[in-house]
Amino acid sequence: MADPAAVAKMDKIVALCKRRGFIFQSSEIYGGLNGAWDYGPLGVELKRNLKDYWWKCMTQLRDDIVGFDGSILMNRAVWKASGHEATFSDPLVECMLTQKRYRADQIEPQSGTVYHYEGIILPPSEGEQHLYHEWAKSVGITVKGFESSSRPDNAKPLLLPFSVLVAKGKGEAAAAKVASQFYKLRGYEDFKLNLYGVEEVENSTKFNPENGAELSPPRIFNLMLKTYIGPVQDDSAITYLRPETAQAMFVQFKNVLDVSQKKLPFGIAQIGKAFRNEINPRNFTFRSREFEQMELEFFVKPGTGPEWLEKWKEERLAWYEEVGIPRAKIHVLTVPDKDRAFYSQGTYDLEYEFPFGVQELEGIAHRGNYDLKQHQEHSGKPLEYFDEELKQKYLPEVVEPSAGVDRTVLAILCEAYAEETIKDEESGKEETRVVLRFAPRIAPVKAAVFPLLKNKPELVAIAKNVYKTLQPLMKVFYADSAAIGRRYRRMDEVGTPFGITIDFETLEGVKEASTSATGAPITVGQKETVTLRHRDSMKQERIAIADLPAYLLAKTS
RNA sequence: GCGGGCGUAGUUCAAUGGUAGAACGGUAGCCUUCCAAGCUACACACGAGGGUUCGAUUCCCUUCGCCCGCUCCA
Repeated sequence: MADPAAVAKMDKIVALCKRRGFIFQSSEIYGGLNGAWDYGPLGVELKRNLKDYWWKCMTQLRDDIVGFDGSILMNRAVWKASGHEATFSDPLVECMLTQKRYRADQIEPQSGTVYHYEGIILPPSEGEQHLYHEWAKSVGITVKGFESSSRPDNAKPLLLPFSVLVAKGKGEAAAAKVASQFYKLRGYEDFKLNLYGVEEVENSTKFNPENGAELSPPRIFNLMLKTYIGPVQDDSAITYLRPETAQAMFVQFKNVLDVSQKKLPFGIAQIGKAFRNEINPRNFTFRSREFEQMELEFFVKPGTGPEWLEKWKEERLAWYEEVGIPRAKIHVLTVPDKDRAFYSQGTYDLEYEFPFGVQELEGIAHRGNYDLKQHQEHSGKPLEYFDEELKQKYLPEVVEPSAGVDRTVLAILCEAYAEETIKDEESGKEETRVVLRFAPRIAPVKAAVFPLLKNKPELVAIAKNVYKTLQPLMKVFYADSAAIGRRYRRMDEVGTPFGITIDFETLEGVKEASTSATGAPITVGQKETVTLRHRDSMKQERIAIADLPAYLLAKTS
């Protein structure tokens, strides 16, 4: 995120989220917890609307998908079978010279000559040289004369081993150059290198292909959060907080199939928390250690995975459009073979243009029959599907659209956030309007109801009535404090699509004929109408109170 | 995990080795006939812990968190 404007925008979104109650830092009064976030009153409505809409699209509007809610804790054997325990970890190595990190399994093997240095010898000060000769003798090396006698106080000879690989026949000079850099980077300027060994190696992955410098031993970062079940915290009690919701659906595939009266292709949908011990949570809620997933496991006949992968890609792209993320802002990445998970036979990543970069919202993977096969083998229980038409048993293939809830919420916030410069026509003064242009169906609050003036009881009474009428139908908000303009702007800032104002024309009848928001005519003198104010355009029109429920329901569902 | 930067109110910004201020925002009241008006009052901050000091928000250390880069990303 090198772009300062993008950083500024992100900062504003984070500040708005806190100020208006969308998202708070977890454990804030105790200094926070890296990678964990809480959703406040508005955030939870937004997130719930998003999840509800996904759930509805998956399980209600389709005949071929059923819902599911698996436990977060599962038998450890699940994670052994799925491969997570063995492979959900990254062995990382670090270049000793540049301190850059690499995946250990991605280091190209090197052949050549390795020069082993044991350390460096600092020039002693006058009168201390004999001490250094003694030290050198004790470690079995020879110290020759020093050109310079300047050295920092407190400096000691350094026994810091470092090895360098150079191409065969290239000679020590090249190695010494790299080693010198290594020691210089640690603050030692005037020294002699102590070479204590030379060896030839073949296909070694212990050296950085870029500069020949030694790499640190691989360190394993297990991305699953380990926990213990029961009172005794020994190895037999270990399990993990699930790193993805998918496995419960594979493990229960047979049970769900048996009770659902479904034939292939059919899917199991689940929304739930998952946990990953991310090395480096970053970018607000984007990379968190605790997060929520919306996952679909769609089981299909063998050989039909590729076509379903395409279908689901299109299906999901259309869905994002419906929650306010335009197709143009989503990048479809066809994950290349080398980057794909080992079980995957094809993966699309749907990525959104966040202010901090283009990042993944959802992965759609053709997982083959890997998962069912693993669980069938490890559990010893048959998980095959009996195909009535073909009269044969087989393990279905699965296509998995797996979306991040929190990431999608964040994308929606980023996409909705807008600042407008408004010019006041009377005074000519310019001001900034902040507005969240949420798609109405996911907006946390659908409409706000206002009496134009608080100190006119007749307006307040009707406003409260309208509020109570709408309340059972949708999330509405009532406010009577402050000037009407200020109330509108507050609603803009949290993305409420409609403002409803009860004014004097509600009581006395309208002064000018107009067309209602519903398209019906509004005649002069007509009572029981209100001002309907639109968030995005700030335009106002009249609508009969009686028409409000149907109108708003149609516009916000 | 490494390197760099930064932590004073919700936000933006002051000041200070000795009582922490403002603006905007917030709450309440008054007023107000449609886009952050006005008046009055109120609430809210030195991220945490330790050290130095008679006294630390200020100096030092540690830690936590945030931002940027690297790295990583089922």
